[in-house]
Order: sequence, then structure tokens, then C-alpha cells
Amino acid sequence: MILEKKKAFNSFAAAKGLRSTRQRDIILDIFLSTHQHISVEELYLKVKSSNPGIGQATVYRTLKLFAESGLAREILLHDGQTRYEHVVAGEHHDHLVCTGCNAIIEFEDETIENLQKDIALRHGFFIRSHKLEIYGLCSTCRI
Amino acid sequence: MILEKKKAFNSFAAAKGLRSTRQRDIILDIFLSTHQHISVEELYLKVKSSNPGIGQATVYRTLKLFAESGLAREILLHDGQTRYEHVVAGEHHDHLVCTGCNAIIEFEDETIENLQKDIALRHGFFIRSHKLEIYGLCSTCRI
DNA sequence: TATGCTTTTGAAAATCATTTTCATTTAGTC
DNA sequence: GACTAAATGAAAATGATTTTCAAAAGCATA
Ligand SMILES: [Mn+2]
Ligand SMILES: [Mn+2]
Ligand SMILES: [Zn+2]
Ligand SMILES: [Zn+2]
Repeated sequence: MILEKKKAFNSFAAAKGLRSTRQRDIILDIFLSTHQHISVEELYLKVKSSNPGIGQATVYRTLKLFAESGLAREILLHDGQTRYEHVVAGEHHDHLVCTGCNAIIEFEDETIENLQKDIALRHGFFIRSHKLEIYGLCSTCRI
Repeated sequence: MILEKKKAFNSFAAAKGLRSTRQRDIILDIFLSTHQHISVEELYLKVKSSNPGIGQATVYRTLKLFAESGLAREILLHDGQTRYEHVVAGEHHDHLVCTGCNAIIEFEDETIENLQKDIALRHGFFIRSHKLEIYGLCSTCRI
């Protein structure tokens, strides 16, 4: 599936008339090798460790492209750092965020999703995206 | 009810051992006279127009106190500006945010609230707060 | 009311994540 | 290989927020 994601991104880039660059390939490889909600700085450090030449601005720019291509989703929690997570086609989830240990637990709730659609409908509102974050303490931290 | 809110804040301040200052009184009066989701900068400008001497840092500091006291709620949307709204005792709502005109529509959904509690329970998670924001286009902007 | 101690304030500087600038390098085309 | 526009990296700029610090003000006490 990593190969498919690379292909998908390359199609997106081609359709957008973007050039294919060594930097983007490397950043994509490394992003795809990570798991869960990585911050730009964290990814930048990972990238830099194997490719010291790649600049921070390029990582910022490239992650934005990933999000635009549908490969990644931008997550803004309450710590002032933008994070990115992998998008799995056809799937969606929201987050429980532990303010004790910064753990992030993912959950899906079809009923909540549908209720949101109802609410939007009721207000004549067209949904582009939504964010549902529950902040508190995970089972470990609440002890 | 404005008087009650002032009293409530004064009790909070007293309990915290804070001194009563002209600046905080003025900022509280002006905050209570506003409606809906005001940004710190907006409130600062309002304050400055009648009280040019009051500094921005004081407005930042004071709004944080209001939130801490339970009088105000901090709202972080996706535009990089912190906003504050009035807290009505015993009430809670979430937001539909129009990315076209920046309008914010409030809604309440008891079922969604309860489902969140279920989810938390299922994960052994203790909820401190949550945010549910639906982004998209309001009925005016979608045309 | 004056004194002394401590908090609060305002202005300016600092912070920090992110974006922009711009000179240089590079990819894609001929 | 040469040309042209896009992409890059380093550094500067940005912008919201926080911190610093000297001066001002609140509050307890004499
Ligand atoms: Mn996730
Ligand atoms: Mn609201
Ligand atoms: Zn935890
Ligand atoms: Zn609108």
C-alpha cells in the first residue's frame, strides 16, 4: 500500500504540474514509514538525520502538499504544533487526547458522524470537514 | 446577570488572592458587553478606544483569568487567533464555522454529548473538555 | 494617613511555529 | 547541452502570544 500511496501522490503531482524532486521522494518515504500524528518538527528531524541537506521549509511545504493530495491529514491540537497523520481511504476517525502523557487515542462513531450531517442539514450548512477532539486523561494518567 | 457575573469573577479573584484593579474591572465590563467569539485583538481594540492606557498584555492576561474563572471559554478555530465567548451556566454548545464569511453558528446536541461520554468510558478516558467544530459553508455562502 | 511589601501593569523584547524571500540549484523540454 | 520555470535551503520576516522588568498601584499594617 505504500507503493500505491506513492503512485497516488505522483499522480497528484503530475496533475498539478509539479516536478518530481529527490526531496519530495525522500520526505514521502519517511512520512510513510512513520506512524500516527507526527509533528513537522519531528518529521524534519527524522529527515535531517538521513538527509542533512534537506531544509525545514521544504518539509513544511511538502507536508502541505501531502495534505492537499489527500495522503495526509493536518491535525491541530492544543499545543501549537501542526501534526500530520496518514489518511486511509474511506476511513475517518476522531481523537481522544490525553493532556497527561500526550497520547492520542483514535475512535470512530458512525452515529456522531450522522448526527453532524443532520445538524448541518438543519442549518443549511455544507460540511467541508470537522474536528472532534476529546481532551482529558487516559486510563494510565487518571490513576 | 451581568452583575452576577461580576460578582462571580470577584469571588474567584478573591479566592485566588488576586487584587482588584481598575484594568480588570474595565476589561470585564467591556467583555460582558460584547457578544460571541471575540478575539483578543478585537477586545483589546475595544478596550483601548475608551481606555488608551490599558496594554495588550493586560488584556491577554485578563482573558486567561476569565477563562480560568469559568466566565469565558477559550475557542481556537483555524485562523490562528484565540477567541473568547461567554459561558452560560449549565449550557454547552459546539460550532459550525463558515469558511466563507467566518460566521459561527452554535448548536447543541445532547445525543452527541452522550455518545462522547460513552466513547470515553469505553476507553477508560476521563473527559476534561472537548471541541467539536464543523467547517464548511453557511447557507448564504454555499450559493 | 504614611509605610512597606507584593502584585499588577505597560512597553518593549523575546518566543516559537510557520511563512516568505531570494539567490542558487534542479527538473523537464527542446 | 541549453533554456526556462519550478523547487530548494538559509536566513529573514511574520504574527500571535508570552515574558521581562521597571514603575505604579493595591492592600495590610502601623
Ligand atoms: Mn488519528
Ligand atoms: Mn459559541
Ligand atoms: Zn495519558
Ligand atoms: Zn458564510
